[in-house]
Amino acid sequence: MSDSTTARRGYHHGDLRARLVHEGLELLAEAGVSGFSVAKVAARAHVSSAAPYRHFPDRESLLAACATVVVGRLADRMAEAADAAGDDPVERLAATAGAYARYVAEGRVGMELLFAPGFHEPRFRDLHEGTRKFFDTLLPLVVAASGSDEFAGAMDLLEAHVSLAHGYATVLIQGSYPTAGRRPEDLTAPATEAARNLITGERLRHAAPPAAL
Amino acid sequence: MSDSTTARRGYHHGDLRARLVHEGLELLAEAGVSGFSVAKVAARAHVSSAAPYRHFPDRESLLAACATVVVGRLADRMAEAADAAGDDPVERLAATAGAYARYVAEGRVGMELLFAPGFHEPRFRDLHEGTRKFFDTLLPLVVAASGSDEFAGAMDLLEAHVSLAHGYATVLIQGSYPTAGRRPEDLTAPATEAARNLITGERLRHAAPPAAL
DNA sequence: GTCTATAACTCGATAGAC
DNA sequence: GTCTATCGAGTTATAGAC
Repeated sequence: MSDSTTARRGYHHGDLRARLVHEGLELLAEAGVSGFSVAKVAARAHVSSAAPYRHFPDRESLLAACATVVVGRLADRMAEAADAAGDDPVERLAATAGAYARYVAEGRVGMELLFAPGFHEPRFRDLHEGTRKFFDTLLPLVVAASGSDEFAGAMDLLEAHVSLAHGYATVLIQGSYPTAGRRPEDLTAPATEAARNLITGERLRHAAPPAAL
Repeated sequence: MSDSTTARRGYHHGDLRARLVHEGLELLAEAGVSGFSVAKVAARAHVSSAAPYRHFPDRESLLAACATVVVGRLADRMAEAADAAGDDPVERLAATAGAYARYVAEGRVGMELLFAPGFHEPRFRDLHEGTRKFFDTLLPLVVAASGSDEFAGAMDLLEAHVSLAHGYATVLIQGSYPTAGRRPEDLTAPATEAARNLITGERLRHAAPPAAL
């Protein structure tokens, strides 16, 4: 209920739940999913290791709450990037790949968290709705950019597009040889260009044979 | 030294080291890197949890030995796929994406293991050589398929190509919504086609302006 | 609603018997 | 070269005081 930015009561927070999600996101950005633990999040928030269990029944619920924030921001970033890219459907979709790669490289979490096994349970309804929003943002852009009239063709492009964007992010994250040390923002342009090439190639293949060249 | 298939001495193996690597690969295929542990590998091989430490100084060394096998097979599979694809440089490179995606989807390990932090140490020289073989296989195919005359252009295509292939595999592995339940071999064709589209788009962009259309 | 304390477990790694 | 036994650390999660 306290909407003031500064908590009123010393070290205890007015909204520990939100604080835990915030710290959880930062921990994920530093250590990834495998380095995530309830105890570490609690320590970051300067509370005991038992405190989180008053707000989340188990580890998975805290992780799902973090994932819900991630997927929402991801959808927002992609929508913003598409809008900033102008009117060309190819450019609009390509820009989402750049935004996705950058965000995932920054936060170290992407789809592997959104679709982790066990996250489809009904108790994670917020996450489910966030995932839906994610695809609702992406699907119209894919359909507009696809060179195929058939829905299946658009789905193939969606899959390829997401795979490419996620691949760019994970290759960077995992500290591989060639890309080691690159900053997340330096991933935007290459991922966008690769997506542009992918979309262009797909359109070319599905283009009507007598299309103007 | 015993080259007979059936071990001579009851439950104890003639070559526990090889057995541990074998079981390690199977564990990785089932549980991924995060589910990998020395204790589990030992249990799978029906030896005590201390036994592996007679053959590997630590967990990372066992993991690196598994990674070495993975990267070698990966290079072989990609080379085979390229050869089976014929003479067209685009088709040859595209085929490697299909082979990569399928193999990683089957074994649940790819570059995230090959380039994991700490694996560049001199003690993992076998792995380092395997990684080199991996890129030695891929690089000529990329150069041949690239539409760019400059080396930097080929490197960009290499990065995009690997990202796409790895993305396809990881999206499947992580049990995401749309692709859940698909079999690894059903990943070959879509990944190959996506790579073909990516390469085609890249060539189109780098094609000399007065190129014949 | 947060604390201390702890149970029950898995992990990596080592010591010493055989 | 494999065993049993164990240490110390880290984890999820719960019980009960305040």
